[in-house]
Amino acid sequence: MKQDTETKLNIIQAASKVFIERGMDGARMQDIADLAGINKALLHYYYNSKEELYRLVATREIKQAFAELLAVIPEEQDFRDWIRSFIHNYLQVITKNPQVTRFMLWEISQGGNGISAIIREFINRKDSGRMSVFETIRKAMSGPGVRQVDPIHFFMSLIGMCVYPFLARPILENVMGIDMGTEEFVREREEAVYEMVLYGMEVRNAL
Amino acid sequence: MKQDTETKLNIIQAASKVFIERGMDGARMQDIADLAGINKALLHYYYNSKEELYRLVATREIKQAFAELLAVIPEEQDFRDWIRSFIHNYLQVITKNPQVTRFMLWEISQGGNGISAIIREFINRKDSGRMSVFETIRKAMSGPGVRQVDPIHFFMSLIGMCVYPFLARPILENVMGIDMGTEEFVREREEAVYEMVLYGMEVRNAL
DNA sequence: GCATAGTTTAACCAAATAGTTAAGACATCA
DNA sequence: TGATGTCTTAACTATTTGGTTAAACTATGC
Repeated sequence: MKQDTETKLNIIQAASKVFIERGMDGARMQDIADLAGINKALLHYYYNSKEELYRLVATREIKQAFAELLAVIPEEQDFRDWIRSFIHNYLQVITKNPQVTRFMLWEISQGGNGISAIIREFINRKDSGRMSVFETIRKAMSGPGVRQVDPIHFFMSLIGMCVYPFLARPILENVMGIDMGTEEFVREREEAVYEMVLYGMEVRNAL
Repeated sequence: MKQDTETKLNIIQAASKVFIERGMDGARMQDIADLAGINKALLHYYYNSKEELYRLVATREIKQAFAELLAVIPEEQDFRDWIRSFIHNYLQVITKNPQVTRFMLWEISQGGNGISAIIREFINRKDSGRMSVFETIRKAMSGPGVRQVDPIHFFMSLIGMCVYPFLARPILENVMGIDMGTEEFVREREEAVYEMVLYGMEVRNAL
């Protein structure tokens, strides 16, 4: 007997890729089997239904994504340090697996597969984690020389600036001719977001 | 003979709604017929295949979306006015039809249906439009008291801040318990983005 | 060797869904 | 009035795809 766990992991990985790329409706069990290098019979030997496999994979991916995103929220007390770290870490996570975000935003809007519930469950279970986001923001904001703004809007803006370019990557690349595949772009982006968040567009008066 | 054009328009509108909500793979021809208040036979009487109808609808929606977004790019010469108008207009367009963006980002990543080509074609045809975006940004930036930043990154940041909350709306609403349906939220958001873009987070030194 | 679990093969079934057909109803206009 | 184009009904076909089955092959450990 070979390692069934190996095959199972194999299947999960193949299913992850296919589901994330094409979504629940667009995914084909045959494609998953092919990508895993096995046949449909064995696929169903391990996982009874598409629905089951999807739930498993979606849960796994969402948990991992949120866990990663919460894990990289920095602890720095100084606001500038905190911002810098956050942007850097966040861009790292996104560029490592750029498709997961798009997948999540799409599938959650489809509703039917309880993705919302999966996320809520995870968030609630790790409630400390969510709390700490806004708590950390508020704490970091409390330093000197920082404007007090609504943490929620601040959070939205920050995430939006980091995430959006990679969501819209096909448009920006294919249509507007921007090459986003390079490390240089990510560095540039990090700098641009950092400066925007800190200084905005107005020239600041010299002391 | 009744107005066949009326029925055709009816079909297009129903198809738009269903395709935008569920995507190409998730959409059902029966659902489109039902929503249009007709039967499948008549649906195929006017449009031969799902593929054809999808292409038609997708093209239409994408063109309209881009046209609207280009149309609301303001002409103001003063940077602060320009920014304020842009954010306001952009949020208006998004809130009027929040699903189109998500649909486009998803479908373009699927690639298979030439959506990329549709967008590129539109952008190239209206090339003046695209040019004017960055030209307008550059021009508005040239006013006094404004930092010179890469227009592309600036653009990404601006769009990201406006669009992201509505893309992630299900997560923010269902999971984090934020109510985004109110006009108040949109106003708040407008103000938050404006201030972030202009001032960033640092307290500015008094003159 | 032989029991057992993992795996393949290939054919198959069942359900969902895209697409078709034919007959006729109904209105409009020449 | 009757030709024409719009529309309905309802049954039908074709295709795709999820899911099943049974038989046999393979490797491993006892």
